[in-house]
Amino acid sequence: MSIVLLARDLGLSISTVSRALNGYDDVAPATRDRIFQRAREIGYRPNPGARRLKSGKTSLVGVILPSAGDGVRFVDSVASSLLGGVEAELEVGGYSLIATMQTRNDPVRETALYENFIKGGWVDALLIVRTRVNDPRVVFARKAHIPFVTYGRTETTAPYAWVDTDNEQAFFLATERQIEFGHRRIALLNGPLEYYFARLREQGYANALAKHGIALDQLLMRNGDLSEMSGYAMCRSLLSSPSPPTAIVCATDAMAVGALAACRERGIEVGKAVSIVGYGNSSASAFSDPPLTTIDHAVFDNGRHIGQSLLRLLRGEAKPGDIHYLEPVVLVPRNSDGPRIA
Amino acid sequence: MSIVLLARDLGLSISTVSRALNGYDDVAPATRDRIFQRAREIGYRPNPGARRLKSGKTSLVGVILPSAGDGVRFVDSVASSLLGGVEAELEVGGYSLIATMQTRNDPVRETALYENFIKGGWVDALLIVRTRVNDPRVVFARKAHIPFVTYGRTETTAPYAWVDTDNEQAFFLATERQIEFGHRRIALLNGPLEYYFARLREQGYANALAKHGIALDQLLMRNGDLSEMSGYAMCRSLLSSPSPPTAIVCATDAMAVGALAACRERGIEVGKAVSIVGYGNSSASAFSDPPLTTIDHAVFDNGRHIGQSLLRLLRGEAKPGDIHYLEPVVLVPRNSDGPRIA
DNA sequence: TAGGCTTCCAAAAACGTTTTTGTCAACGCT
DNA sequence: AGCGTTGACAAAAACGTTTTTGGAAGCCTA
Repeated sequence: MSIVLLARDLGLSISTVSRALNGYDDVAPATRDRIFQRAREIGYRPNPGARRLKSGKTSLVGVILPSAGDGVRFVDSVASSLLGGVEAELEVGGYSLIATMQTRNDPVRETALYENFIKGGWVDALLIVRTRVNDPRVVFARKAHIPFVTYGRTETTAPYAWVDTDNEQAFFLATERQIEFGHRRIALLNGPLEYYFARLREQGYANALAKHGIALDQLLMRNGDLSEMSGYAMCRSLLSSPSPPTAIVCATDAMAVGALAACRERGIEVGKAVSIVGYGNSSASAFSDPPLTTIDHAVFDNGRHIGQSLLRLLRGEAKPGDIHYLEPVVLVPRNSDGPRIA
Repeated sequence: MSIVLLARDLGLSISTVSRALNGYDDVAPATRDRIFQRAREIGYRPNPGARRLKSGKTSLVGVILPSAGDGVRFVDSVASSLLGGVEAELEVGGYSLIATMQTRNDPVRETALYENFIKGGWVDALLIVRTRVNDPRVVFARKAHIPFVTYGRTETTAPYAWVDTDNEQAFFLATERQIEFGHRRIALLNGPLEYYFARLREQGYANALAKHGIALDQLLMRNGDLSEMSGYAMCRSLLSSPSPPTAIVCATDAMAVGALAACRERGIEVGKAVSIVGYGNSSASAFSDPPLTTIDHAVFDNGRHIGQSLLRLLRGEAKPGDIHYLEPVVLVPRNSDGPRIA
């Protein structure tokens, strides 16, 4: 009833008001201004349901957060900054970001959730986070012909839009640094290989070793969830193995903090007897004992790139295959790693 | 076009199909089943826009996450579990939780955001988190006559639905424990007093001191954001004051971790020379050096209570004034605190 | 001055539901 | 036998937009 009230109030037709409000140019500047002013005064805001019903557009981009119940949390770690960045960019394009949670980590429920989200017409575009090596969500989104961008890559030959941080480079850097410190037995505390980022990190790690002629040792490569507890447990196991590593690169700062605790428990001096590096440059990493050498990646910036990409896709300014952005990383040296003691 | 297709396919009228699907009882069980079955086969799902336009209901509960850009993060700390709990309950009631981010911490933009969310008809109910002592959002939501529940309380005489953890009790416990350890100069590293939880924590702290006849010392009560850095800085300042505290209770585990770092820097042995307790029982708290004595509060459970309350409100089963839930807390003792050394 | 272009605005038809109001038969009751 | 009730379904009117179609002035050119 609202736009008709406004139109009546102005002595104009509904269509004129609508077209003015939607920025069409076939309405005289004078009346356009008059309409805008009155709309503001009267507090008119278009009914989203009606607009959506008619136009099929929601002005919403959606993200489904894989969160509670999943050992590998997403929300806790990077979501805040990432989504902040996305939202900041989307906002200028007139879109909003809405998130919903995925309570269970059950594949069939996941598919149902995405199907509902997409087919139900809740959103105009999608952000897919925490991509897996084989990710049913991206094949689904592609099939549904809904614009989407992923945060993280996936294994497919089909074109799709992604932005990612350079996980491979990150772990190449971290590992090579250990090698240059003289370490040869370098362990990798990684996330589940089901996630593509874990693959890439393993790749970077392997590349550094290969470059320096060090053989890969499967016993030094462990996978767990990304938590402190996991880092603690794996480090503990590593330390009590027949030939323990002298250096450890970790998939998250949280794991590294766990590893620190394990070393402490064993009375091993981190930064001397064993060299540890984390990933993420979390706020906690600067305050651990010793402060963590880690990898900084610009999450907020990643979010902004995602937002921009989404906008370009939505406006048809780019094709999915054109959008690839790899964010560089930088190693921040602190005190948890150091030269190998002979 | 979809329900008409379905109706045509079944040789029934649109209204019958609609009523069957919506669970009205004026359709024969046999045809009802037939309709449901065919709907499933055909993959019919009601257009949310149309449904919403007609009925005015969205089946959505909204929450606006105060996140990036704000020094006092919310998403990072508790959101994951809390929202998970909310979502889990809401789901059984046929509602979904959608979240949107508040990018800037600007009061006027905040009001605009909430106004849009509510007046725009995006959601049927609201969850308001991180309540402030004087919170414009709850007065706004009340005025708009939209069902809502807050996580955390606020200062008002008007009835409203809230669930909260017992912040006051938590800090009473933590503080009294220090007193029983023989400490007299106990510092409080608190959050901004603008937030109600900070007030309550201060209250609990003060109550414990009062109970044991210890005078409040304003110099021992500091406020900062909830980060490690903040805890570090405040602890540092405290330690170099003329008469430093022998115990410190912190508003978050992150702050406590920062405080730990400050003590380490000074060569002060935590758990002996100075007694520190955190709050939140974060996953990191068990792996710090020393492991943190902290307060555990059941965030997921809080979320469930919120979800249930929302549902009751939405169904008209309860009035806002009837819904109050205070979650008890429990102190988890570890090694960062201990008896005062003489 | 007639014809054709613009410029500005209006009428009206959707979009896919929900809901109100009926209709029509069958049934039970007095 | 007549009458109200009930049970199962249908017709049609909204809900508030957007968009297509079109029309009336006003202006320019030949």
